[in-house]
Amino acid sequence: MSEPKIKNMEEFASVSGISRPTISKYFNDPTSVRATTRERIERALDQFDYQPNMYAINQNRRLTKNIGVIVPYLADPFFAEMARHMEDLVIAAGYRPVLLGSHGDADLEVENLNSLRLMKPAGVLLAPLGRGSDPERIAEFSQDVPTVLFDANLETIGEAFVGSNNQQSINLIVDYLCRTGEPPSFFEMRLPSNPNAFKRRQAYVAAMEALGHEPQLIQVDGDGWEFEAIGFREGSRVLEERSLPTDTVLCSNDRLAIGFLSAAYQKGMRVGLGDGCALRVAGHDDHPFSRYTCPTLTTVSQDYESIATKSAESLFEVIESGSAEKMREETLFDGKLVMRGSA
Amino acid sequence: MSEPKIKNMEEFASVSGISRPTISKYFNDPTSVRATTRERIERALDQFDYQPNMYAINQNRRLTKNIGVIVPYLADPFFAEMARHMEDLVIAAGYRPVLLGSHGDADLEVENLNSLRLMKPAGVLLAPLGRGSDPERIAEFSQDVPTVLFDANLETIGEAFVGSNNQQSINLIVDYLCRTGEPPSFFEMRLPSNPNAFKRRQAYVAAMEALGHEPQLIQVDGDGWEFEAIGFREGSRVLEERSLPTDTVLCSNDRLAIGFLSAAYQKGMRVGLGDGCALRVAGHDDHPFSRYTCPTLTTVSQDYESIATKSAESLFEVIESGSAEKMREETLFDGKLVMRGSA
DNA sequence: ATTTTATTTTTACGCGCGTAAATTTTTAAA
DNA sequence: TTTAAAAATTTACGCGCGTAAAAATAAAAT
Repeated sequence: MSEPKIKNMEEFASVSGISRPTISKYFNDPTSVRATTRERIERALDQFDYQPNMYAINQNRRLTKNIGVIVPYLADPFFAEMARHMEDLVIAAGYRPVLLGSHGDADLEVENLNSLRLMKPAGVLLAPLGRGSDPERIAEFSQDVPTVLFDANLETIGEAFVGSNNQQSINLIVDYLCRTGEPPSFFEMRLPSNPNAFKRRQAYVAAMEALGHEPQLIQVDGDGWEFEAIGFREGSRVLEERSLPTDTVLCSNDRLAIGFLSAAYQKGMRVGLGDGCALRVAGHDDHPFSRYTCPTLTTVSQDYESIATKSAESLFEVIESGSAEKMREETLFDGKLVMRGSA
Repeated sequence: MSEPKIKNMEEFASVSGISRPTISKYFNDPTSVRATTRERIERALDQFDYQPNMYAINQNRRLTKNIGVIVPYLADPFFAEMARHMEDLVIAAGYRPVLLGSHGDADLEVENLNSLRLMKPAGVLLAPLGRGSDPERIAEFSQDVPTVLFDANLETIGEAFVGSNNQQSINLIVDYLCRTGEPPSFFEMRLPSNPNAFKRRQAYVAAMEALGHEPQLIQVDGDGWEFEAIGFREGSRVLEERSLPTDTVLCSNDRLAIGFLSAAYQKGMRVGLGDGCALRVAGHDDHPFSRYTCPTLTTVSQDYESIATKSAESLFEVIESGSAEKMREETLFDGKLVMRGSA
């Protein structure tokens, strides 16, 4: 790491005493050269620090070692954590992650796809916005670039989808809530941006009916990705109106629940499952903040580690098998009940 | 956007009836060609969709139009929001943002810098980890690449620093707390990762002394970036031990306060400034979640919009003026008192 | 030691674009 | 219209690397 600056592979070849094509081979796959030459190269490498020009490398490649990771909303810690996980996996597999957030904006989502395309990525891990996403553009993109969807499914798009088994997880928590108190009503946005919300609604209705209860949907207005604000505002409203059909509320996701809990607190309502509690509130996702709400939030965890791992592995498979493959695979991971203080 | 695929600039030149060098000029600066030719090019452009190969473009450039945005911890919504803002500004200025998170890891921070260097970025907006950062590597990097630091200052490194005026903001909230009740003690980590924390501690001590009160530091153990967890754990501990010197606690940042509030809630302590409240808790930053805590968190806002804007503009200036410039500039923005329920 | 096989070297070309210099064309000014 | 200035075209080279083909060398097998 000293000496004169090496400016290109030619120069590094001469100072290391190895021919340029061999050096080139080495950088594309260190194991593809004889062990003794590999050592010589590596010895030269920490004597002269040289790194190939990434632009020159990629100019003539049909695809690069880049893998795009696109999430709908980076300011949501759930997606931030997911992205973090995926980045690690991508690096471990020898690729370079390129992180992009869509900020809840469909146009930006498409732009992200476009700017990724210019990078000739080996593949993309995409969590689409859901409703609002432009399915045609995404489908188009996924035909050129190996794409694995996660979190939000867009039917038929991409090589695979990995997400949560909303059916199972909602069933789990509805069952739990019914066993331990009044059957829950379901608090959600009327037009959720996320397709999981639809699945959860259906699952809720089915679960309630299976248990012989009447489903009670509380569908509130609200747009965008500021779920806490919506949960707070609309939670405040329904609590003021005393229009809740039961004392138990299952929120479609934790961020709504966080807002709802805040509203309940401000209304002076004691939330929880003990005596003297007026309300039970549950969520879904096991959001990083859900263990610090007041009371702590009972919820169902999404197995985001498994989702991240499976997504990444699916993508690597597709990439390494040369993309033309079998059927589109959908993998759903079960959630786990997280019993905390709120229900 | 139809017809045959154009594969390079040569081909696009011929189908558009313009010479390749002119096309090249156009892409580097559309205003640098005559209006009539610009129109012809643009007409061809939406007839034949062609986008120059970014690798070929950048191969021979000493620097690209890329601007790195590095934050210490993307799963912290504060940094996520900041990054989002900066991305917008970077795009608006005609550059391409490259977002990198260091996940609280100094090695990763250095790696991020290294991988950025390969991209030959025009500049970097860097929020360093703080303590734990490798100042030498960062200094080295900042000598090659125009770098503006934000949030956390590393003295003498980079072309500029933009952050919060902790002196002013802490003064503000200490003053407020003293006016409305008992003087606060200061709850913080013994070895905070963030240099702002040191500034805030000093500012707290100075403010208290100026008001004739004795500063009371509550320095707790804890490492890493899981501030809520630390605030909760150590908050629970001090509340159990009843070792709080006053009924008012100023936390070094909102994330600690969020954990602390959660601890207080679980201990059954009523937090707030009304009668019947056993405790007042305040934070610092106006973290996105602070308006949904129970009670809502009284805090001082960081002017993150101004910080983002000023950081970006400083960087653009340095870049466009050819980097060799005047003195290193430090800009601090004042915070605003955000009076909510907790104090 | 000889043959076979696996690597490396030599040589050479191409990728897509930036860009410089000389020339021609277009536009604006006189 | 003529002249001067601005812009576009033609021509040509270089960037740093991938990579193919043929020749040379080294390692492994006989």
